[in-house]
Amino acid sequence: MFIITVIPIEKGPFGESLTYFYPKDIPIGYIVSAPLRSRNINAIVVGNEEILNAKTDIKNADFTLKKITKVIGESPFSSDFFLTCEKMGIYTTSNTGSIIRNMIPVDILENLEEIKRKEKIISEEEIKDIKQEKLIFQSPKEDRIAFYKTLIREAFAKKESVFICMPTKYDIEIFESELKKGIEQYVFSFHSDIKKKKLINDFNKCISIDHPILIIGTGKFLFIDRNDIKTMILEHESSESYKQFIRPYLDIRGFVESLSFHKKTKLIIGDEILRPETLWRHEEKEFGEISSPIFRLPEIENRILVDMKEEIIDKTNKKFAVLGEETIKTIEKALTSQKSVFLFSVRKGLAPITICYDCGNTLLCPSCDTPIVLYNVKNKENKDSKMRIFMCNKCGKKEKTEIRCPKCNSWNLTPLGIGTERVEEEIKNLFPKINIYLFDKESVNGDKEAKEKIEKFKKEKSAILIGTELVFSYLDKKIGDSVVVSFDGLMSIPSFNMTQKIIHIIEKLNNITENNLIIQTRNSDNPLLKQILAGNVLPLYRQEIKERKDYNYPPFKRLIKITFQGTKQENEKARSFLNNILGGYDPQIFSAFIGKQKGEYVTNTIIRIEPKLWQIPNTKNNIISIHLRDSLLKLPPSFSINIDPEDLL
DNA sequence: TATTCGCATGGT
DNA sequence: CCATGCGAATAT
Repeated sequence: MFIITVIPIEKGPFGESLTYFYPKDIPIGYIVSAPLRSRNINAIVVGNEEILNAKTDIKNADFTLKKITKVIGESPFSSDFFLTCEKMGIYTTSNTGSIIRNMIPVDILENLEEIKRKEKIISEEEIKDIKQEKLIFQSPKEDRIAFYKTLIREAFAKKESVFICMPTKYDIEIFESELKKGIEQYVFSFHSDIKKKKLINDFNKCISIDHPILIIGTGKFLFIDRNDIKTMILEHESSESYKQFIRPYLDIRGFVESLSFHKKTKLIIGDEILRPETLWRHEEKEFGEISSPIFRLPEIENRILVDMKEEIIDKTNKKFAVLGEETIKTIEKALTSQKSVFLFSVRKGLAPITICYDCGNTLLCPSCDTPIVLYNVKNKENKDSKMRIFMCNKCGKKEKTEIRCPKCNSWNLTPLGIGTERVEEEIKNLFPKINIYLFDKESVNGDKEAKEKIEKFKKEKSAILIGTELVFSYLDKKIGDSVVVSFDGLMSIPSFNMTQKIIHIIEKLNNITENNLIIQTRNSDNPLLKQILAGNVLPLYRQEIKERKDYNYPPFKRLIKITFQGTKQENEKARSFLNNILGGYDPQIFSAFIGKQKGEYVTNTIIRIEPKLWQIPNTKNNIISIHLRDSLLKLPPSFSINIDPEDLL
């Protein structure tokens, strides 16, 4: 008789492990099916112990042991992967099982019988305690691709495989088409769009092929077990898609770093512009480099600053000019020479912010203190006419336009900052004959439609594209001119990541622009603008680092965000509870406001701790403050805990 | 009639 | 990003 300890790998509020019995031994790492409540769950064996006097021992146990229903087979992943999941479970204050579940696609987990296991390659090298090589690689995409090509060729020559981790399937498509030339049969790409049948097929092929291979995949495929992988590349490192936005708020980047440590592979972290925290770690000598990081924007003909303060404001209609004179002239020129123009706007809607003309107050959503956005929506009663309403981007609350300034009671409100629809209005007036493509979440429905729309736009000799950041995920072709309609709008992104976000937007615009990049602003004194015009983003990075240091943001402090949602009374209770449990960590209750549903309040709590006390599992004995972790684990599941949140709200 | 596909939706 | 669910399409 054997006592088998297992970790469930299905979702649900299970603890770390469960105990069962089985007449025979089951090796650690095996997947089994075991009864839990009224059904059977899959679980991974983490402990097995033979008991000689089975009957008495089981009788003496506090609970009755149930029998493992079925042994499914060997786990599809390596012990390195398991160890990484274990450590990431601790890091994210969740547990091993939910990380495993999170890091393996359901189509694999539900078809464990169908998928093959890698035969253990005999030459299992003795584990040397050499220092793992970690390198950053900040340079333009073309350079990175060229370097990776060489790297892959060299790896193949050494009979080694390479794994490139990507944030989205879009990134995979781009790199795959470039990297597979000449080695098609050894390149495997995996992402969520691959259908079950093909997925299982490809997986089995990729695991059994003897020749070294290149795997390009999203985080969900890091479990693939080939012990000839000696290089892992974390590409497009700055992508927000790496951070999961559901519990346990796992960051794939941290997982890759940890996994590459446990697998003892080389790690290359690549992007056009890396995250400030990563560049900082490089400065602190934690990372080496492929080549010294490039902070110069790609060469284009001109970068032009258009000072909108100089532009005429129609005082009678209380309208600000959307496009400056120079901007209009430049667009005209581009259109006559058969080029296309892209107008970039930060947010959807007519105007991202509305200010009071008398007291300068910015209108905020009464529920959640976010700037309210003016929209042009279809009138329900009369389908052809349109009406204007205010809507909050965060909580979706709608409001009539006939409101007064809550501070000074003035009617003198002016929409400021320009949304895509407002730009469209203006362009229609100025260039009535030209084809306009509106491209944001509101006007494009889904991936397919987005692709079609961009294809159509690309075929045009000369057209105008108006869009948000969404454009960057689809447009790969260079166009004539680009315009940042409102740089000030960019500056109002409410996040400690703001400067970084601006760097990325500017960098992406430079990448797709051939001739002129126009930046419109009402605040031309901003010193960062001069640097951007000169094509240098290093000062922006320096500024970002300085601000983060001054205001205690990462990488100088590690942030932990705790969110509670419920009724007003529950929130009050939650707050005192938090103070009780986490009082010693100086918790900052950041906001408490009405959420989407009526009567739903949210309490966000931020704690900042020394990064040394909560380390990414990238060393043998990484430190996680036991006291803090225990405190956090005392919080019931109604509190969600986000380690390294992207923002504070 | 069972299994797969395509799209919309939402995230214990 | 990925899972889930539902109606439609397709194979059996």
